[in-house]
Amino acid sequence: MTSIDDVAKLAGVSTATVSRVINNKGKYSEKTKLKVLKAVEELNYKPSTQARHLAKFRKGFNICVLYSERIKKHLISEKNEFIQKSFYSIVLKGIADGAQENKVKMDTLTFNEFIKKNTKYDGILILGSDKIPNNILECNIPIVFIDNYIVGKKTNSIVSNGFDGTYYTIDKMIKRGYKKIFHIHGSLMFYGFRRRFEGYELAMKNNNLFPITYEIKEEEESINYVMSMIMPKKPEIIFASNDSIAIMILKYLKNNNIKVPDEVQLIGFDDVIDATLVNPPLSTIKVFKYEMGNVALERLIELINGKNLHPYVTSLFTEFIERKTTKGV
Amino acid sequence: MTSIDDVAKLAGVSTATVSRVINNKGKYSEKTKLKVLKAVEELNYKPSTQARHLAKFRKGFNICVLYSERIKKHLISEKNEFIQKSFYSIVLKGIADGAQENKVKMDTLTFNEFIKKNTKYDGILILGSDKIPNNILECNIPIVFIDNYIVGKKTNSIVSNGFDGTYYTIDKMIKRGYKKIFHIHGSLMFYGFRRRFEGYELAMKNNNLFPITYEIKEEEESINYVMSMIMPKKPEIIFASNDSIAIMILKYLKNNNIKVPDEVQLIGFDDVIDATLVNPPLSTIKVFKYEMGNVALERLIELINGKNLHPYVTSLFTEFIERKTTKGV
DNA sequence: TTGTACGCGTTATCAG
DNA sequence: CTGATAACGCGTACAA
Repeated sequence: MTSIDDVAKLAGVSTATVSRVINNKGKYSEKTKLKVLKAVEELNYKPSTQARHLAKFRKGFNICVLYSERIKKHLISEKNEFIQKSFYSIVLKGIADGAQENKVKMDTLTFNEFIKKNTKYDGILILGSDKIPNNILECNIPIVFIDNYIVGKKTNSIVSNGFDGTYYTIDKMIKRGYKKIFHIHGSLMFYGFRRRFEGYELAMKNNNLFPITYEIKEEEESINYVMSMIMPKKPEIIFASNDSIAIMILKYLKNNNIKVPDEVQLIGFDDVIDATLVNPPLSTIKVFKYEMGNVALERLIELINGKNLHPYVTSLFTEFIERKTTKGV
Repeated sequence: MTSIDDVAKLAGVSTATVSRVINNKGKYSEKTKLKVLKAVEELNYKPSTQARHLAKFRKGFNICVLYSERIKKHLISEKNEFIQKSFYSIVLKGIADGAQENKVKMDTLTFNEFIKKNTKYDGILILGSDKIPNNILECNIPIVFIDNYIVGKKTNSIVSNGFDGTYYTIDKMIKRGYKKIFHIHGSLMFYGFRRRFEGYELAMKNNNLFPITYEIKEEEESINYVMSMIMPKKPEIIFASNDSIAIMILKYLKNNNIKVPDEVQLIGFDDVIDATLVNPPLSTIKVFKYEMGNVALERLIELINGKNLHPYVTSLFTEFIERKTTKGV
């Protein structure tokens, strides 16, 4: 392992100068630059990102978290309530905690606020899958996307592994002996919904069952309409794309005097706080929102420190949380 | 940001003692333990993994890379050749380079060798998707899987993003005006093949084209058989699950005097060295094998240092490399 | 059982 | 333009 000292010695300069050349900061002559680069080459020197982080640490970092107007409204509307309950507020907590540990100063802004503000940041975190203005994407600093992954763009993204969680859960239900498992889903244009769909589909197929799926708009009207079509077919289990849809389904079932889980079982996805508050409490597949925020921040710091620059998607594993809308074992 | 010093001060002990309690190492009285834990709690202290790494660094780590007999044979057979050319040897290089930078001592063993040897390691890297003996999976140290992801097991895995690369490439071909794009694939039991399949399928569907797919065994006989069925249908482009299959297809086409890319175009996946050596050189989707090894090692070190323990899959983006089996723009 | 002091590799600061 | 040196936070020999 070769350190900056080795390079300095070989080049006949101080470590400070080596650092300056490597990071292209401060002043140095062309001559020393060449000496240093030659030594770097010769020793195959790669700076330690850990040590670099520690050294930079003193100054701290400045990042900002960006989201759409829609999400902002969502977050503000919670401020008055005692529990911060939305998906995004938990993600934000994960980011904020990580920021505190890493001496990161963090602003939270909407896309438009950011564009107007024009401050310099070391990196950006983008929250959610709403449309992002192009001039944000084109700014030349590290960006990490949370719960958003656009196929064909090579972005650093943190998402939940909906495929795996769904496959695992549906397979578990089939192993309990159920066969008539239906899937009600939102638009498959969204990566998240599509992965859950695919997990459901594969679990069914691998067990020689035929997948039965219905697309809905995420509104009560649409859901009620589809439910009225579905129920005569006597599903044993309904799996919904997310908790919000599942909860609207639950409402429909109650309004129609259909007993859950006795007559039909119900499974959601996300594990939002509401899932515990409805009656009966919703069985669901938990997304690790806090960890999502945390990991996103860590990834952003990596990028700021120049580590693992090749872009990749990080998919956090989910977990089936069994409450009272399924029958248990 | 609260450091070990703050905790030490509040608890009225030295930093050494705090460290001992936190890491459960060395001796300390129950009384001091309580004092320390209370201070930790109160200050919400979380040790910096970066600093921890730097401190542990002096001792270095011991890890080992495990693979099947099959892969070992593969690797050994290359030893005599001048170019280390296989997929796995490049991954290994990525691991080895990372290991050197991080003062990690690294053994490479087959599963059986490992089981016999019974040495203590700080962590394990498992290479490839061959079957892994259970007693390895059950050993209680951090494991990172490379190019292997078993649905339903919550493992830390590094894979290539076959879905994205395939979607992007097929979409590109369709935008060039081609419609008759066929996919020849290996067993969809393998996660990697399935993701490529899904990327192909979605790209076709989103462009209102009908996906046409054929499953083969990865042997010439099977491929020749399927090819003889396919060619009368006049495909414009054939996309294969990987380069090895693509190269066998290319051989078939040559043997049958079918001109590539004039009469039919061909795309592989992986970008192994052979892809550049065949005639004409193969257009393919590149997997970043070196980065895969590198990222895997970094992830393992994270786990050893107790950082980001929630398991996740890391999917590295791929890239379309256009050579001579496609017609270019 | 506990504390002191140093080292890990890097960068920022300040003096020259 | 360059060098010396003090941090950054943690773990651990060694001393007490």
